[in-house]
Amino acid sequence: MEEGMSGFYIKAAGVRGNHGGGNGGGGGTKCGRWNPTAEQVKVLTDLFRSGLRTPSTDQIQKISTQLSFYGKIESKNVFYWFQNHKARERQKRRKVSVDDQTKEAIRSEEKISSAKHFIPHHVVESERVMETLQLFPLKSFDELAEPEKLRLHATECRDFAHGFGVTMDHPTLDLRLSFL
Amino acid sequence: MEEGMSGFYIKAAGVRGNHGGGNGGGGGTKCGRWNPTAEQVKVLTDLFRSGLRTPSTDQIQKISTQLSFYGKIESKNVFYWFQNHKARERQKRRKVSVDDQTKEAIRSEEKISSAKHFIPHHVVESERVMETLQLFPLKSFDELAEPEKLRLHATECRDFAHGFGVTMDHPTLDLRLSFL
DNA sequence: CCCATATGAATGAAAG
DNA sequence: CTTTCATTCATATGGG
Repeated sequence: MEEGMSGFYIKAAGVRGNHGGGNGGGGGTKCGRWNPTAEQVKVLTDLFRSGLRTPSTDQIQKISTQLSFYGKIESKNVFYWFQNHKARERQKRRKVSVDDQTKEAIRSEEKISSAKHFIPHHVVESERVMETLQLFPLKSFDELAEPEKLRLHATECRDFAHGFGVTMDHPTLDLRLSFL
Repeated sequence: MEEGMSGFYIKAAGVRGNHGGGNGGGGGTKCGRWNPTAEQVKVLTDLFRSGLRTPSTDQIQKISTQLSFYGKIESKNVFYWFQNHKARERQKRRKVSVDDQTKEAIRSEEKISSAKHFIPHHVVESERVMETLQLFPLKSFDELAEPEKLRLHATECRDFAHGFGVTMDHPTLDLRLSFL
């Protein structure tokens, strides 16, 4: 895929009650969130239609600058717009593809054949990790990078961590870094 | 926006969007992805603020164990949290500076007035709380009236003049990718 | 006034 | 580490 640097920033205001942003060229919309004008949406849509899907930081800046003429806008708005637009288009499309797959999947076991790769460095998440890894000594556990050690795909939803009656006194939120 | 406002909707996994992958409505525990509790986020944020950016496997384990008291959590969650937090902190800052320039650039040619570089460490995290905390590194964080939701609804609301009387000969929406 | 929907914003997870 | 994907939260807006 094209290399597109993106990134967003979030600039917390901290305090609200700050409005007055002129969305839409002088409106009085609240500053809670960006409210694109018709013109802005048109340009963005046009760009999207032209094939732009993941604008680089540089492009985002330019677009933002241009669109700022029509009203208040920030880089992150452009970034988010493309992210959402792309994601939602795909999302919609995905819903559609479920039609014939559903019928098929439910009745047959085909669903399980989702080409599950038997990755060597499977890794688990904590205690029993060692055991598994020892069977695949590609590297010693200590040498693996975090992601490799910790990566785990299908996480099971067991509430195992704290369900066993540990009579420990509640941390009282006071432990903090004491355990490090 | 509602940071200090009423209620806390907590994480309340809701009963929706529960991807039923593999199991037909079995179980009541939602387990799509980790949904950190306010306490967990608080601790993690505290650790991050204290300077921890890339915890070692060992530390991840410890942190995970401690946080498990507040709710289900796995090591990888902690790992990802730090990765994302660090990355976003960086991107955020990068964009912010760019955004500032953008406004200026609109009217000025290309005022590359350098700006904030080498920002110490006082990241623009989010809330005004940061300032206070900085004065007390590693101490007193529990005093904060932490809102249940730690969502930093950023979006600063400063409104800069948009109606700068430029001869409104609107771009006619004809710019398109010409500026890219 | 409440509900349904569209979409901006955020972030966990993961790929590169 | 950087960039992208998927899912979710929250809010603006229009209809009933």
